[in-house]
Amino acid sequence: MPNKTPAIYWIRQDLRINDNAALMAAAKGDRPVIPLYIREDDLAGALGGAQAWWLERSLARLGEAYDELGTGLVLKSGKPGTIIADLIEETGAETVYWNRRYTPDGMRTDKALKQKLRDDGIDAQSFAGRILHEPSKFETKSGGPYKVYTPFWKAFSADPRIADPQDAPDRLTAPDTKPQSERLEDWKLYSGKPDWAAGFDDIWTPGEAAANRQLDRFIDAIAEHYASSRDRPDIEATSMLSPHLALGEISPATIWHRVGRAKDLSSENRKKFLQELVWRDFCYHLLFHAPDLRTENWNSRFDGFAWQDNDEAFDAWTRGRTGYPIVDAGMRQLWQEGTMHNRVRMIVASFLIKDLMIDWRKGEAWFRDTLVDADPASNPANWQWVAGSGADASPFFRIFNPVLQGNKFDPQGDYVRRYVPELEDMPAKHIHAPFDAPRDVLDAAGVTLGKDYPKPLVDHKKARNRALAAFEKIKD
DNA sequence: AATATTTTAGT
DNA sequence: CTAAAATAT
Repeated sequence: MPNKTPAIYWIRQDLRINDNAALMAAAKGDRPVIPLYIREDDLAGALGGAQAWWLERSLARLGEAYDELGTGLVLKSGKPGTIIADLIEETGAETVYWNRRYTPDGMRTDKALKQKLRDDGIDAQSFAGRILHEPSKFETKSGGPYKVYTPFWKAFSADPRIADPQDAPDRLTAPDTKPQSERLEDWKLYSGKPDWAAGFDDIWTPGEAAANRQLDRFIDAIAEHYASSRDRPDIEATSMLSPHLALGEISPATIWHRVGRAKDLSSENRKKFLQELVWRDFCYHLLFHAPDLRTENWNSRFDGFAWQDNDEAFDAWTRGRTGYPIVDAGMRQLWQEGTMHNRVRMIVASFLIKDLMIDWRKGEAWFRDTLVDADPASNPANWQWVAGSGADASPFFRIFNPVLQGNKFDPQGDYVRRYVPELEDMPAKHIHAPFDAPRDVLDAAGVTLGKDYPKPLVDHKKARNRALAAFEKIKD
């Protein structure tokens, strides 16, 4: 029997073997497969620093997985069109498959490439799997995209058929001659200084195996308290799956089904978590219908908002030196660990946007660069949500009070103490507002404001009134 | 996915 | 008088 021509499986943000439609289609009938990852020139800058750290490690794990499956992984740098055309020439491949992505740049690249390959007689196909349902699937009765989450969830739940995850292949057939691969070590994806990301290793293990272990851990020990504890940054109460999802180390369908069928999980906890998972789909739905979501206000009323340029304040925010402990703890967690608890993300975002009146785009860019789970849909959609310019947004006048939020969600101050060690000895009663603590309490804790820990950058009450006044000017 | 302030109810 | 509820932002 003559050897079949190989299929190229182009890997993007789907760094997994399991539940991978493009890979399975490529390998069908023992066809030889060339798993190809391209470091794309055109998308330079799209990858943040923290995610580059993750990608470097995840690609190493993926390379091992493909070695075990028998094909290895081919790494190339450049334009996808050129790389793939060269590879077709070199290997005689007649098939190129990939899993879809939904960023405007990515979709443009993929659409043009698919057309060109098909014109050349190549079987080029794309597959679903990054999100639960295609972003174009849902529309309101009046024919447009959903603008509010609850109706989106209802439409989503009305037809909850999500295909069961496909198992990983046991083995793959390698092409007769393996194409040359660049060396991952030579890419030096993570170029941060030695001090940054040192703490990432303490809490993160990139790769598909770790993603699945984390899902097990969530289902076994965390999910049963999800609804009541998910807002508590001082407790291990969230799934921590977002960076794995961001690079596709686990599919949302896998999470959907494993949580959906988990034993001994109350319907409240199950539903609450699955709703959060579907928020991710909602963000992709929004991005699909508003491709400029990252740069333009979803609600154009905000185009006239009087954002303040204040580099000094922005710098203090990024470094966790605002003088508001819950804000500073969050920003320092972000820097040290490449993540931040969801509740605290809302608090720090509210502080930047409303207390400092700095444009949400600056915050979005900072998160994109420092979060290991930075996602092209969720990140801008949620920043706009906090700003009030986004879909189903928090009204602008919903201004978080960082002291009340701290007292409510970090009642013992443990979260603050973990990331703001200079407040280690502050009692819970005063840890979220050291600027209001009696002198003797500060002395006993060894804290001199303005020396050991910053004085507040702004007075929250005044800042709140200033933001409300600015909002009045763009109202109607 | 909020908070500050005012109003009303409860003792 | 305090606490809960309603209301404005």
